[in-house]
Amino acid sequence: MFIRSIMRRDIFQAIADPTRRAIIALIAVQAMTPNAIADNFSTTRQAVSKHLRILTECEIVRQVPQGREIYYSLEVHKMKEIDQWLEQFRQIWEDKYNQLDTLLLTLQTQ
Amino acid sequence: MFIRSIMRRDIFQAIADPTRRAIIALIAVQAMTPNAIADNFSTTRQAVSKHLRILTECEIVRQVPQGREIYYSLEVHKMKEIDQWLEQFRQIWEDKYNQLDTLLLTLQTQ
DNA sequence: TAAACATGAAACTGTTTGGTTGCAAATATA
DNA sequence: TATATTTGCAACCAAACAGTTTCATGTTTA
Repeated sequence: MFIRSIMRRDIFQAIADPTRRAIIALIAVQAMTPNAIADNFSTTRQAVSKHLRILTECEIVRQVPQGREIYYSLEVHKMKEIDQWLEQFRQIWEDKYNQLDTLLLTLQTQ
Repeated sequence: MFIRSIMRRDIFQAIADPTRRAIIALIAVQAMTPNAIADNFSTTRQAVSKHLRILTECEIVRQVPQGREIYYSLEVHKMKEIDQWLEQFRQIWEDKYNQLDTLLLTLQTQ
């Protein structure tokens, strides 16, 4: 049986896919339409559309309809959530004492 | 046909799973054995073992056999890869001019 | 040496994922 | 108004994933 039956749709899931990471990098520079985005990949426009839907659900991108086109832009502040998660490790990798070896510390304690 | 037939096993895939993120956070503090790690979760020891295998393949964790036990510790420097990927966005979210709106810039250009 | 313990691997199961094709709705243009 | 364009959605498919149970291997310890 599957315990995790709820759909996992967070920022970490969003950036797990390489195509989605590329899309994020693309629209970070400037807002783009789905067609324009799809031109940069070898997959179909519909596949890109599905990626955009996931990114929208995660609130990483924002839609702005402009006539029959829809401009997608990046909600940059969402990227900060990853940064915040990294914070706990940043302390460790910048701390020379801990960097010496978490493992040695563990073994010595025993 | 499936284009991505190769197994995707990078740092982004590794941190996509919430259990794996929890494992990473656990052993960041101090090295632990699979049993000790599994005690912190409601899943089976074997499931945790599979997660540890994935983390090992991504070279995020290091194994140090100690008798019949195996201590797993975090390769903190691997976390920096995420940090490096974030770098391109950090510029944007810290730049007030761009923060004003990538979208507006796009629309004005047209 | 025999029993207990720690661990990984193999086989299997159901869900999610990323992709495809086809279609419907809405907007722009001839 | 008829046609082309832009887009999202539904249905379907194969691969990957997260989990389980069972088992084999190696290491302590009684």
